[in-house]
Parts: sequence; structure tokens; C-alpha cells
Amino acid sequence: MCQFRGKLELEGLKKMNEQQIQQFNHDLLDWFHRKGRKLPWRKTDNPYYIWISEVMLQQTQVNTVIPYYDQFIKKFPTPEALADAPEQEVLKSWEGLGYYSRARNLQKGVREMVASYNGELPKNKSELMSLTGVGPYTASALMSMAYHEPEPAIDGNLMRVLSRVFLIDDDIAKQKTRKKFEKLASDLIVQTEPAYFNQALMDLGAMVCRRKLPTVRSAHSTAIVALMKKGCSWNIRSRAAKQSQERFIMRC
DNA sequence: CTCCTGTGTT
DNA sequence: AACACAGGAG
Repeated sequence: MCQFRGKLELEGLKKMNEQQIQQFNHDLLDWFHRKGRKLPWRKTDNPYYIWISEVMLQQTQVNTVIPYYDQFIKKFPTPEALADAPEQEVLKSWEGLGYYSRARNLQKGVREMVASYNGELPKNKSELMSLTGVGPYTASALMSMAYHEPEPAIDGNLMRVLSRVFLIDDDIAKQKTRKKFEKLASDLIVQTEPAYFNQALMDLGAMVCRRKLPTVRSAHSTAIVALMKKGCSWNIRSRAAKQSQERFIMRC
């Protein structure tokens, strides 16, 4: 059982005390272990494979990615195999996924990794970000998924879920807002197995706490509802300023 | 921070 | 046609 250590002093968080925050982590992980998705790239601890999956997932839904991922790692089982392959071969394996420049960037990044890091992914965020195609999101995802570092992977999913749970109203398109979520998520993740934390928020965002139709149906067993039952309100919205018609608050 | 890109939605 | 989105890059 985890213990809350951070100091959370965020707007929109007034209603949450430490015990509730701890409860959030517990419910989140509990939900994830029961309902979370078993995905091919979650079975491996090969950073190179995890990298491939993260790049593919940036632009495509999970179900579409699965066969591409399986095929891709079979065809390019090692960084060296991908680095040595002709670009055309790589693009052929990517055919149908779209955003082909990301396939090119992935190969370029892997070539840099082979040339500069002996074919191994560096273990810190700034070195990861020096690789072509690896930005803040992918670097954080790799730190948590591959190296079990408490680094929250801030993407739209994570911000949407946390904004609803913690009643954060800010426009998630703004960079200032991103900082805020970074702070909140960093404090939350320290009491969690980092990979599970990110994966759980990802699954929650994709399966329950979705962009559209944030339905509460079938939700008796979700972490969100557990929170609502404890007196927290759930502000359903995706972006701040606009779309105020979409905005309503439920209290249980 | 702003801009860029390909893609999907209205 | 216009805009939203989701990341990375500069």
C-alpha cells in the first residue's frame, strides 16, 4: 500500500485531502489490474520495442497498432536490424498507419542510438529527447515504461482524466496548463508503480473517461465512480474556455 | 513559447 | 472549407 508523500496545493484540489488522493491511487491501480488492457508491448521490457509502440500509438488507435507492432518487431527485431534496413523497407512495414515521417524519424532516431549509444537507449530524459522523433511525451513514456522511473507521460488522455477527477478547468491546449498537470501527476506518481500509473490513466482515458460521451454507464467499478462516491465531484469537460455547453458537474 | 505536420471531423 | 488534434521541432 502506498503512502502519499507530495504536497498538493493546486486549485481545484481543495476538495481532495491526502486520504482521498491515496484512495485515488489505490482505486486507479485496482481498476487497472482488473480492467486494464493486456497489450503486446506491455509484456516486454525491451526499451526498443516500447519505443516502437509509443511512436505507433501517437497517431493510431490501439487496435490498429497491434498487428503493425507484431509485424514490425518481427521484421526488425533489434535496433541494428532497423538501422541497417533500407528506408523503403521500413515505410513498407508502416504502410496503412499514416504519418510516414514518424516512421522515418523512428529509423533516424534508432540509427542515432546505434551510432552514439552502442545500440542501447539512454536512461535519462534529456538524452532520450536528443534522439530524432523523441519529444517530451515519448521520453517520459520510456522513462516510466522501460526504466520504472516516476515520470508521468503527459498527453491528452492523462490531462483529460485528471482534469475531470481533480476539477481542473484550465484550457489543456495551453502550455501553462501542461505544467500544472506535470506537477500534479508527478506528485501522484511517486506512490505508484510508474508504468502502471501511466498505463492506467491511458486505459481509463480510452475506455471510460473518454473525450466524447463521458458516460458513467457501466462505471460502478471504476476508479472515477469510487471517487465520486467519496464525495468528489466530476466536472465533465474536455477543454476550458470554449465548449461550455459541454460543461456540467455531477455530484454524487 | 509558436509553428508545423498529416489526419480526421464538422 | 475550416477547424481540431497530437505530438515533435525550432
